[in-house]
Amino acid sequence: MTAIKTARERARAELTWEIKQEARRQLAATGASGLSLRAVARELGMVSSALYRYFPSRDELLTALIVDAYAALGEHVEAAERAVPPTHFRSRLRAVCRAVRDWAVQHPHEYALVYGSPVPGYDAPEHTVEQGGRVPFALLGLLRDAWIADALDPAAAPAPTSAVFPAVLAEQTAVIAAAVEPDLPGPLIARGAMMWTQLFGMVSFELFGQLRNSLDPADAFFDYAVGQLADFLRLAADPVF
Amino acid sequence: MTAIKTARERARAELTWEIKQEARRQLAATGASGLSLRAVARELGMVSSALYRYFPSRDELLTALIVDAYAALGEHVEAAERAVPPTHFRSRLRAVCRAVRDWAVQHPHEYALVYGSPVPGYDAPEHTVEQGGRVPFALLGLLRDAWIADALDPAAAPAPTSAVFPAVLAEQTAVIAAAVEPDLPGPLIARGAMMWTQLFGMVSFELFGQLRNSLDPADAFFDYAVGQLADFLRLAADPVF
DNA sequence: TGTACATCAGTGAACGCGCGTTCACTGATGTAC
DNA sequence: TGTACATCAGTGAACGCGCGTTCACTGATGTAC
Repeated sequence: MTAIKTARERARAELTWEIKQEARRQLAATGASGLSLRAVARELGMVSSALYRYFPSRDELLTALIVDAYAALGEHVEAAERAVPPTHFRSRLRAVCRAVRDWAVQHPHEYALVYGSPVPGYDAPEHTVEQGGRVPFALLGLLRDAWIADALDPAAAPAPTSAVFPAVLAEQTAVIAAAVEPDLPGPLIARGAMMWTQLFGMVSFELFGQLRNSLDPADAFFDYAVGQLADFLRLAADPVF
Repeated sequence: MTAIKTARERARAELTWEIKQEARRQLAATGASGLSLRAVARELGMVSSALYRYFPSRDELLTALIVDAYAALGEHVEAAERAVPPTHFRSRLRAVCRAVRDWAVQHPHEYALVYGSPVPGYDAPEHTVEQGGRVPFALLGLLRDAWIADALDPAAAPAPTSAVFPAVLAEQTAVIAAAVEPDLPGPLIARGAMMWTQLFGMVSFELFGQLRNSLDPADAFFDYAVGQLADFLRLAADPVF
């Protein structure tokens, strides 16, 4: 109950961490569905049944890895955003997008674990969602701030020829808006969602090999695309100084 | 050598197809890395070693499934595009995008096989790429036709505040252009690639569960996004008649 | 058209392997008095 | 501060299972003369 942990508690925390660390290491070689408790235990010099003192089953270990991955990505993205003046909206967008990509490139197997095809027979419990929402939440926050600062020019106006905003989408975006800033216009949120899918679409294509033989070192494409996304949002230029 | 096949040849073709069909069925339950030759054989009432008369290894079977999936998706998309007047560029774009999504929704496990996280320890041989290029090729063809027909308004002009077109990207897009229409401007191709990543980003998020609790029945969002993509490309409206 | 030989499909046993999970156990660490 | 008991970590054997691939084989189908 005190902050000073007993030896047992410290050992437990450390080993829990080491098990996850070793499991992460093995994800690279085997993928999520090939992750083996026995192999993890072996590498740690333990007997396989000992792991059951730390995780009640293989699925629980997977869940922990998923939550950790979402949290690490969220952390990385939020830190990158914090390093930029909050009113420099284009820089913020760039920071967020690059942070997602950088983290993904540095942790490709954890990225695949959460954004790749779902592991068959494994259903991520609801509480993984909380951490999973951090990146879309960052994008939404950026949108909200830009909207409040009137840095969307002309604010959220739909592009010339686009169709009317469908009712179903209006409802869905209203629910999302309620969680951030109720007045945020639906079309703006829909565009935010497009940014979100665009961002992860690019990263996934890069990591999963779809860009091979075409845009493969994808740095230039990625940065250019992020600029285009800012234009697509009609985001005002950053203040100069 | 003649068109009339011997009984052996017919039996062989049929069984090859049945093996793949059963393997596809099992992908749903197990995912690519869990696909088991023994299980396939069992379900077909054969002994597992018999499969080796048809596929020299598990990886070869996987490769066949991947090539088939790419081909089926390509076929589906091209057919949908053919059903639309070629000069109705917005309709064509909509047809292509919807065809991708429809096929993916109807064949989620084959979609995951080719667009999900790569199967660890499996390297797709080069010849899978040929079929994999059909969708991006369709998008490029659409872009080329629209560009030649001067239906991009103003043709390929970069949006107001966007940065200069980076040299690396110019080289990469030039290589792509060379395969379709050498004069096609780089920025246009880059936007085409964004469309491409956006399209598959949305479909993957929908299928892999990232839209749960937000945009989940994604029909409205998807259609709206496709309209926005057409705007993003500054694609002229379809002729009315 | 008939026969001899070559090709091929499918069998069944075996090799060698790895897996998740349970369970009764030993010995160390922590806690209450 | 010391002792008695409870909690916990880790062991090692076992259960029951599935896997990909090889190999010598039998019997059917195809081909050349």
